[in-house]
Order: sequence, then C-alpha cells, then structure tokens
Amino acid sequence: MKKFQNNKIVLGLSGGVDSTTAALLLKNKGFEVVGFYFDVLGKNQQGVQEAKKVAEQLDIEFISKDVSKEFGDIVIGDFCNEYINGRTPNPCIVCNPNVKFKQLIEVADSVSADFIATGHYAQIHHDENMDKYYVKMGENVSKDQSYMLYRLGQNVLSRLVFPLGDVADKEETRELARKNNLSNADKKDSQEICFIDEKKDDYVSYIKHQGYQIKTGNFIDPKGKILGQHSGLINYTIGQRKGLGITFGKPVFVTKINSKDNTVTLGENEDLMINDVYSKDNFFTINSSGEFPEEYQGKEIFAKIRYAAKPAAARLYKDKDGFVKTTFVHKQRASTPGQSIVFYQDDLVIGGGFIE
RNA sequence: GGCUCCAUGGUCAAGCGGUCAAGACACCGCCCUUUCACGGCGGUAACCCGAGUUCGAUUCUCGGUGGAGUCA
Repeated sequence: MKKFQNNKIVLGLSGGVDSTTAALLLKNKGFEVVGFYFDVLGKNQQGVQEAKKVAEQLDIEFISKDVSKEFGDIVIGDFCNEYINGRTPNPCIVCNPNVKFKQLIEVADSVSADFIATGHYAQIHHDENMDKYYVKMGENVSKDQSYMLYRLGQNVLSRLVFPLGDVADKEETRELARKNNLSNADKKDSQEICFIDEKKDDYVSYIKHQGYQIKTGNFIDPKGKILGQHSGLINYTIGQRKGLGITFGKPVFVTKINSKDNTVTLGENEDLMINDVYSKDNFFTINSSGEFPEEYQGKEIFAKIRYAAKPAAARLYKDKDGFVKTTFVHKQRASTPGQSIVFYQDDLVIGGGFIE
C-alpha cells in the first residue's frame, strides 16, 4: 500500500537502544526516517531530550508529541480499573493499538509517510494470496514481542516495518549501535511500566496516588477458611507466591482473586493448572472487525497466556457472548484474568483476547 | 489445683555434652522480563530466664516463666 508513493517512514523513537538501532537500519535501507517520540506523561522533558539527541546523532527528522490525555483516558484508566476489579491488566496490550500505533499512523499521515516502524522484536508477514498481514514472531525468539502486538489491525500492519525483526540477538543490536557510535548503545533495557517512575512509585502506590481506596480483606483457603489478612486486591495476581507474608511450610500461591467479597484465595501450585481458558474482547487479525473467523472453529493452534510463556498446543472454540474457549493439550499454569491469551499459527499471530 | 508434655531464627521444624546449630516457608537483594507474575541465584536471622553438674551446656538436673494435654 503506497498512499504517498515515497520511502518516508515514521519510527517510534524512545531513545533506547532498540528504537535507535532500528532507525539506523531503516536509514541504511534508504528510508527517510522521521523519529517520533510520544510523551505519555506529558511532562517528560528528559525523555524528549534524550530521544531528540539520538535523532540528531542519526541526523533524522524528529517530532515529539504530548499524548498524555489519550494515554491517561485509555491506558491508565483501564489499568487502574482492572486492578480495582481484582484483575491483572497488561497496559502495553491496550496502549499499542489504541495509542502507540494509532499515533504512529496519524503522524505518518500528517507528514505524508507511507510507512511506520518500531523497534519491536517481531516481524510482519504478508499473505499474498489472501492479501492479509500478520505479526510474525521475531527471529530473536527469546526477545520475541509479538505477544504485545496481537491487537493491531490490517490498517496498521500493512504499513508497518520492524527493522529488528530479523536480528537474532539483542547483543547484535547493541553491537550495531556501538559500531555506529550511538551514545545509548549500552543503555539499560527499559522495564517496568512505562508511565510509572520506579524511583518513586511502584504500581501499587501509583494506583493509590490516583486516589483509589484500597481495602484490606481476608486470605482464604479453597474451602473458604480464613487464613489471614491481605493488604488489598491490587497487590496480587494469580499464581503469585511472593509478598503474601503468610507461611505454611510449603509455597502457597494466589489461586483466585474475588472482588465481590474482597478475598484472595490461596492454594497449591497444582490448583493453578488448567486446560481451558476463556477470553473476551477477542481480536482476530484477518477480520477487520476482529471477530472470530468461523473457519477457526476447532482449529489447532498454539497459544500463550502470558508474555513470557512458551506457546503451547491448543484448540480454539467460539463460545457464547463473544467469548472464545481455548483448550490446551497440556495444562497451563496460572491463567490470569486481565492478561492476554495470544493465538499463533506456526509463528504468525492470528489473534488473542483478554482472559476471563 | 494435681499429674504429664513442650519451649531452637518471622513461622514451622531437625539436632547434638565440644557443630560455622540443618531444612522448609516467609522476608531482603540480584538475575530474568517493554505488563503483572512464575522461575533461577544469593543473603539476613535462633537455642525462654536463673541456678547447678561438667574442662565445656542449646543439649543433663533443679527452679521460674510461658504454652499444650489430662484428672476431680
């Protein structure tokens, strides 16, 4: 798709090694690169300056934009609500289609660029016959970030380039950066949640600072017996072991979070193993609406229920009320409401949804 | 009230007349990780008090204190 008939490309430029190296690679391939920094906090002058400096080093155009309003409404609002409701959100999943890539497209249109890019370790696959685009796992299997991108639609994918998709090793990225004297070649990987300053907040105190009231409640066993006091639902996620402050001589894990009666159920690891995972708000790549394609009924696929999980064999079934049931061949550990399940066919992302 | 049993890190729990006093769970740190977790590695931390026996007591004896059981 070439709307503008040029080689102009808008790259999400955070100032980190990955996006910087991505810019370099694009430049080398002959793209006219525009570095785009989106400021989710709206006051991140340091972030802007760092990215700008990198852009100058690379000698590329640079744009920054305050997207704090939409980011706050869409991502942070959802993030807090989910936690308050006893779920475990993954803000990156929400941000990508609704803020990050949406912004990239908008900026690309505004500067008449045909393409957009990010430094994700993922690839794009184009099915020529069906004329469909897919996110494909990165060559760098251990860093593969395709999971985070399952909600991107054809309008985005068709214009998207992942320069680092075929880089098989993060060290290779750094090496490239070093060779080209990029100042951030050895900058530490960013981590944690991007909108929370880990120096002064963790996500729990962040949510508290947003004005939410956190109520303590009971830890209970699977039969309902009270085991102790928990410090508020937002502190916990399914499968969690540490930070419970409760001891039984053997590890215990969070097996259930119940927002109705404000309890947290603790149990053994075995209790966390399940075959069937239900998801809602599913999004399937090949349908512009994102709906479940009928031909996927009973389909053998691979799926993972967490970013860091290994894709595991499963079958897909359409369920009532827009739900999808995924039946794994082997039990999976700690399916967590709010996290995403992502479906793969071989190394292509075909869709995903939010776990219930 | 009588009798019996017990008393070790935050919790549970080994053990011995001379030990750097196990281990598990918790906790802390690091690693892993563009979410939250899991996981891996490492770390802090204890013999209830007093008297006695002994070359030496956490270990044996007595008393105290605290807890558990039992009897009328």
